[in-house]
Amino acid sequence: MAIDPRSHTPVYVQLADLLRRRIESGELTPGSALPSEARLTQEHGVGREAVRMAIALLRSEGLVVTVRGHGSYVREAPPRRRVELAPGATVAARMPSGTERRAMQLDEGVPVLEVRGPDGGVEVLPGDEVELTRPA
Amino acid sequence: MAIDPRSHTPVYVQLADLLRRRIESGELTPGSALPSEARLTQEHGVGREAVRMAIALLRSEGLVVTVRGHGSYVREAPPRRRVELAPGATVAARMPSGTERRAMQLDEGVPVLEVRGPDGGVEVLPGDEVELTRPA
DNA sequence: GAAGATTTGTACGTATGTATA
DNA sequence: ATATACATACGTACAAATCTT
Repeated sequence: MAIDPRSHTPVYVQLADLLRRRIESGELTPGSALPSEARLTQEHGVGREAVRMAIALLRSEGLVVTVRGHGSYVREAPPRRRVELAPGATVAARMPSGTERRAMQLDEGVPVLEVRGPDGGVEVLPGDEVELTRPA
Repeated sequence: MAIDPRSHTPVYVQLADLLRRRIESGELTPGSALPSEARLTQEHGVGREAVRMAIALLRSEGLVVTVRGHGSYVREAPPRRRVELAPGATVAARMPSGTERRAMQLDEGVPVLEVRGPDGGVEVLPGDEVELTRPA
């Protein structure tokens, strides 16, 4: 399926859909490199901005990470460690601020879990490394 | 504080920092409009792309929503309803796919909570409307 | 270390499309 | 219909990071 510039769906969304399918089908496995911007530009006959917006879209979904000067890669999700939610605690999900993201070394498109303990203390956990549990 | 094009921090990050401060200081309250792209371009002496990247950054943090043809606004976070996490359940946070985002009418920069019940059933909840609790 | 090639990042300009008021 | 505002998409140029030679 080629990209149709006259479609009502934007070129960059079409390209992102193409790449997402290649990721989810397993053709592009976690850790493997996406084609460079130049290749995607040539092979699909679109401008660089469309290519970059497509990759940015996948990054914001947490599917891809990009390393400057190197390339974009299918994101390897770390294993999740189980964390028990204390009795009386509450948890909310939100996106980290830029400083939080850098401090916690979170990839783009990765939320945080904000846990409020019954004592009022707040703990911010990386959303891709943690799975909260309530024991049976 | 004006924007310095020769700084090592990108122009669009500087502009995003300026706007974020105006939001977090309360000068720009939830629901109020940000200046238009044209105004920000003129008033800060930067290109339109820098303005758009700054706003996109704030959107990805869930601080701002943009309505096409209308403008960008400080995001009004909905009140969170408390949802009890069932015994034996686990919960993870992640970003929604594009289709999920549209189906659940989530703003950009809003994650989802994926709850796995002890029976294996999976439930996906809007991350900005829900607060999971474990009763004391 | 130095040099060069590759790749992504930033930034600007321009043009056109589309949604809203 | 007009005006405003954001969205898409092309182009160009240079900066900065990474890797290889």
